[in-house]
Amino acid sequence: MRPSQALRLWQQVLLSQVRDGEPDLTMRQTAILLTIYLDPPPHTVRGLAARLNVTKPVITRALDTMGALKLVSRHRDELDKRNVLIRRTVEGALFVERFGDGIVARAHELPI
Amino acid sequence: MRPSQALRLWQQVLLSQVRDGEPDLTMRQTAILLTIYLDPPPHTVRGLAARLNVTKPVITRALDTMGALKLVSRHRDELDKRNVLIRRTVEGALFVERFGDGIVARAHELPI
DNA sequence: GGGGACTGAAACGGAAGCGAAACAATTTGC
DNA sequence: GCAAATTGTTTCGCTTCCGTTTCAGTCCCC
Repeated sequence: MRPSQALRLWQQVLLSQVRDGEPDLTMRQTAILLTIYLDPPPHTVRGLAARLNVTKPVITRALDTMGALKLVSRHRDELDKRNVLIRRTVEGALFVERFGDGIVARAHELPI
Repeated sequence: MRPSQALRLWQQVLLSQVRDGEPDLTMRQTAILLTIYLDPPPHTVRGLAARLNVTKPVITRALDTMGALKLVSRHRDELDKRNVLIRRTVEGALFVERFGDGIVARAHELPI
């Protein structure tokens, strides 16, 4: 893949997301969402903050927003009640799946 | 490309952007930026709003933000003084170039 | 040359984000 | 048992964004 093709693909994917009125997540939020859905659980606030090199309130706020969108859910860890475990949701899985399919579709539409 | 690979690529690119402390643009802002740098000029507020299916103030505000970051610049159209022409900047071109190179690099790091 | 159309920006109230610091709740270690 | 450490959340003051509406400047055309 050449940089020009990569950029064009990125543009087309973003354009389709924006035009379809999908939630306007920030890069950080999208990075958190994909990490939750692609990396093996369990996921904690601390772990995500370390993985993204951001502060914990950034994660908390992103979870607030994405929780309201029902893209993720929070549950207190019963073994260590200080921890919060972040879990996937049906809606979030569908969103991520649609996103992945969208990338592949845009890739196929690209000029050679 | 399979959806799972596409998602993993997307995640890795976003993670590297976030970790490196690059500006945390929204999807909309990134879509606008890439459209300015990939689609042929001239670019106007109205044209971008139509291309992204958003309202004009959204474009105006995004240009405010990205102008402050020196990623784009605005110039009054001398032929039709109602128009504002959005132009690329050296800093913006470097940012987009770095972004494209980053995508390619992450793509090469992906497992098969 | 004057009324209507068009373009981009500004105003408004509300929502959400930021970093830094302070805060409960819980666990750990002595 | 109790101070210290750890986890996630909340608060603070500030900035940015949203959609809607309104506004100022410019062009067009009769």
